[in-house]
Amino acid sequence: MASYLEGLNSAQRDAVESTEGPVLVLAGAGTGKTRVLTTRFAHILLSRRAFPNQILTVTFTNKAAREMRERVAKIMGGPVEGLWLGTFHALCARMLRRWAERVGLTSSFSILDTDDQLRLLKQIMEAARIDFKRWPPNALMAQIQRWKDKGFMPGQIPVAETTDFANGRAEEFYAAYQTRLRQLNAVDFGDLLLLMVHLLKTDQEVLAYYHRTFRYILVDEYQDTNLVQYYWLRLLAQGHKNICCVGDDDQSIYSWRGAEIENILKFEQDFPGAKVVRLEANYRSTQPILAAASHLISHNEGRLGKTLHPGRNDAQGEKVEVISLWDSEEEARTVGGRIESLWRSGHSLNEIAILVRAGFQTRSFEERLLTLGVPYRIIGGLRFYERAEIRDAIAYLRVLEQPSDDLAFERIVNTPKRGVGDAAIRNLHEAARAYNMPLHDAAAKLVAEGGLRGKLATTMRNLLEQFEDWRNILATQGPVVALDIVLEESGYIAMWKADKSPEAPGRLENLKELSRALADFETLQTFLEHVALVTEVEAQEDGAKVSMMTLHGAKGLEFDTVFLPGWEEGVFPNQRALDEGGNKSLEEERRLAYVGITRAKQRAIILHAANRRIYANWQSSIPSRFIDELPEEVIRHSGSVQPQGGRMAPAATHFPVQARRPDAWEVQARPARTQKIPVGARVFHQKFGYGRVIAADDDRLDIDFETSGEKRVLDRFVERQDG
DNA sequence: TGCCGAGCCGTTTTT
DNA sequence: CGGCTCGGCA
Repeated sequence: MASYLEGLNSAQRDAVESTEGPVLVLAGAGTGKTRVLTTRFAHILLSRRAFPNQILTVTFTNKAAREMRERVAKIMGGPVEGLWLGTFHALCARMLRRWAERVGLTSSFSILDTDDQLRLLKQIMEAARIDFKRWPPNALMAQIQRWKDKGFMPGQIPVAETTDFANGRAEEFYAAYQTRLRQLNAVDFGDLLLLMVHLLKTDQEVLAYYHRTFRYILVDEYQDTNLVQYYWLRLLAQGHKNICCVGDDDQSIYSWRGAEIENILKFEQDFPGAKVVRLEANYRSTQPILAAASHLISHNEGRLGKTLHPGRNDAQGEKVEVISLWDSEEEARTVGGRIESLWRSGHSLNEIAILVRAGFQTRSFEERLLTLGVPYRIIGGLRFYERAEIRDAIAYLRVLEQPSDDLAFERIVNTPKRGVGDAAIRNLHEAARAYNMPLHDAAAKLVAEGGLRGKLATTMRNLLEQFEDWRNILATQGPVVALDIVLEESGYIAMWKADKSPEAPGRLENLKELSRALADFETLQTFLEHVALVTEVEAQEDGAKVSMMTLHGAKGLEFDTVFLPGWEEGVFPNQRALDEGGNKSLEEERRLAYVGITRAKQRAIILHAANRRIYANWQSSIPSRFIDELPEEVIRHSGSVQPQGGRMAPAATHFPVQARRPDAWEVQARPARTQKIPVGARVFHQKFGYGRVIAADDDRLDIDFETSGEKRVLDRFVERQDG
């Protein structure tokens, strides 16, 4: 047996060696998914089935792509050249540059970030005199993205997928947005996939080219694919059908951004004759942790069904703890105390994580760890290339590289402040439209022809001259020097130096970091491509720290000890998710819980508090139904309060029944209701649960309850949940 | 044009 | 409570 196959269990080996035809590898948490994927890749190469450039390997994140690349290099004994290994978006960008003119672009098209996208859409909606209050642009942006996720181009949207946004004008704006993108020689993220699918569908030459190119396709995290990604894969795999998708339906947690869990559930229908391999031996966690996770996730319907079992024989271990506490402050103190004692007894802080449902929950832990002097890091939040100062700096570079980049030009023309205000920019836009040229050129023309008045003319002339100078520097001395000079001479550095807000020094530091990052690239163009497709710079780690992040952010990671606070109805499962998506969302929340528990290698500690401060006021809450769904025999309970209400009660009663005992439960009494409950309000009723008011008649309300349908009730029995 | 204050709203996130 | 947007005013 080849050496790289040694140490694989029989299911893993099967997944590696089944190279021909469609294969679905259902890989439960911690079952060696990445190892299988990389070994399979190596196996195809080493058994001479294909050359490196004939294997297409797709991941979701750049991080995953990087890891794969490193692990493949390790098995192969050195870096492998000519790989088609990357994210869906990076691979599509690479393909699209080759065929750009077939979709109305040139190969140097730019990829817009979300800021640019929104700005563009706003301009279109503004021109149509849409009231942004009533019809928020970002809602339409989201809608357009959903359409793109599903593979719809303007004019192809089925009736069932239309929206009444702006009285049915959404599709018209979508079309205008696309037209404008093409004018700018730009695409957004969704276009990378959408346009490639369009090309593969309509252009036989392109399709045949890639059928010849790729003999094997490997896909990671298949449960996270959306429809357009699925179409792309299906088109590419159509010829040889050697497609291997690895994923876990129980870890599908991104439906809200277009992922279709159906893709993985339907794999066997989509790819007839598919072989399914299940990886169920978990090498990560102790037996109680696996038992807890398995039992919890078994409450979901419509699973492909896997059962994790310990793959190690030393998998005995501590029970999963459930700690019931009085309030969120006690929760923070408890977690802080536990971490402190783990730390004292020699545990590495790198092996400890606090995983929360939503970002705001990290704050109380931050404060606590700060006072205890325990180092921590927050993972997630604003990314490097999303910071305003980084985007500004990059916009300067974009204008140098491509003067026709209107969005970049607009971004920095008045940053730092030069006195080019809204009115001036509007005029520029008009001139650009009239002359049919980019803003930059229109500005030059206006300056040359004396079309600008007094101060503005001088400002604009100076700026355009500076652009020319900087372009010369870029050409002669390279991007790093150019960036430094641009930031200095434009006054951008001075702007932040003059800023006395506490963030300003950090921003200047970030700009230096950007300069360092830029130095790693040969040309400005490759750097800009990188920036568009990669959101994060590799953070250099200094010292051991507790990790804090959302459950979403924790997928794929593992820690010895995992704290899971805030397991309360409304927080987790999240109320908004429940309101919007009903049972489907509940199942996704449950998968999130499953992801959370399975991050733990040795210890999982679940916490809930009876009272929690959310924004300004205190709210009482009952334990999450997910706590009820853990198997009693692997759980150890403790805490300062008895778990209230929901524990062991049937699911239908999972509502804050204790909410009407304010003296016992509310640290701060809420003001008595003084006004009537209006139509449209979200309400809670002791017996019928949550619902929305559809009509009001004096003290009677008609309410559409989520679980029990329409009912007429007296208003004093309901409690308003919003407003 | 630019600053400041009132008002509003409040998951999850990659590319 | 806190961050962000928008509108009014200097």
